[in-house]
Amino acid sequence: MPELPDVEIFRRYFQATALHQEIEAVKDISTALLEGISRENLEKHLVGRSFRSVHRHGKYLFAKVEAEGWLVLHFGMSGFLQYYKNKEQAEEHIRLLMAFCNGFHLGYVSTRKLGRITWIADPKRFIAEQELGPDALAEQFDEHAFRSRLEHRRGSIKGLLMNQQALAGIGNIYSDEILYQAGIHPRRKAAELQVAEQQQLYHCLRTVLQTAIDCHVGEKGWPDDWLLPVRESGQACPRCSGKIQRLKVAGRNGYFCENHQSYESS
DNA sequence: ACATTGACCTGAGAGC
DNA sequence: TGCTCTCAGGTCAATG
Repeated sequence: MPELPDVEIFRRYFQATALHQEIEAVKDISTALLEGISRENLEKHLVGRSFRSVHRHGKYLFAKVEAEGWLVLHFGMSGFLQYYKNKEQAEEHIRLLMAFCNGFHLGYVSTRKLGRITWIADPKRFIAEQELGPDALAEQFDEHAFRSRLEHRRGSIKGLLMNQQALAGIGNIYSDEILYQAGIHPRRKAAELQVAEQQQLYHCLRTVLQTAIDCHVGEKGWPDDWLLPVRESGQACPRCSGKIQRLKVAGRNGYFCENHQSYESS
């Protein structure tokens, strides 16, 4: 689930539900996911306090706790948040549970335990230490900034889009969608794209991510002419007469249209 | 410096 | 039904 659009939705969900409420208790902390902090210390930081704001950078969520520091959540492959009242409603595999004084709970769910939970003093410093690139939807991340990231790269464009140090937020499925809409083959070399292709790619990157967020908010699915609804081998391309194919790129299975994303591109 | 591979976890679905 | 195999929207350490 969690690439930039998903995490942005989690951020809004957190903001709409869990701010400004005193935390009565913290439970079910999975130590396997904790990094740089003990269960006891995390509890101490949270209990009796409340969240003041929530921010996002790439796939990371930062929740500010009054006068204390920041809870950092990363969702791995299978993470999400659940705000609920009654115990019977609780999802399985909650790895961090915060019980508020109003009787509600916020659960951080992660079936596969590939996410992480940490505690930091300053998000800016954390982002620098992790060497994360600019958030893919940040205002400062303009076309020029994007194009400069493509220089001196030896790998594929799909690999670059998924590289969190080059730019933060895009993963396997949204990189497929962006390349699909830009008409660029996932194995093209990042450094060899034509200027017009770079511009087109930047445009698609921004609109795909923003549109995906808007679709989530409207509780609509992805648009019909996107790749994602038919992202499967042998499916008909929604935009041309081609067929969807699977291809291993940068260690992941990617999908593309053999016809309008040919390797010899425009 | 950069890119690729396998390992880390758990569960779902396909095929027999 | 139950077994085995493959795959899953991520990242890190080890390797090329």
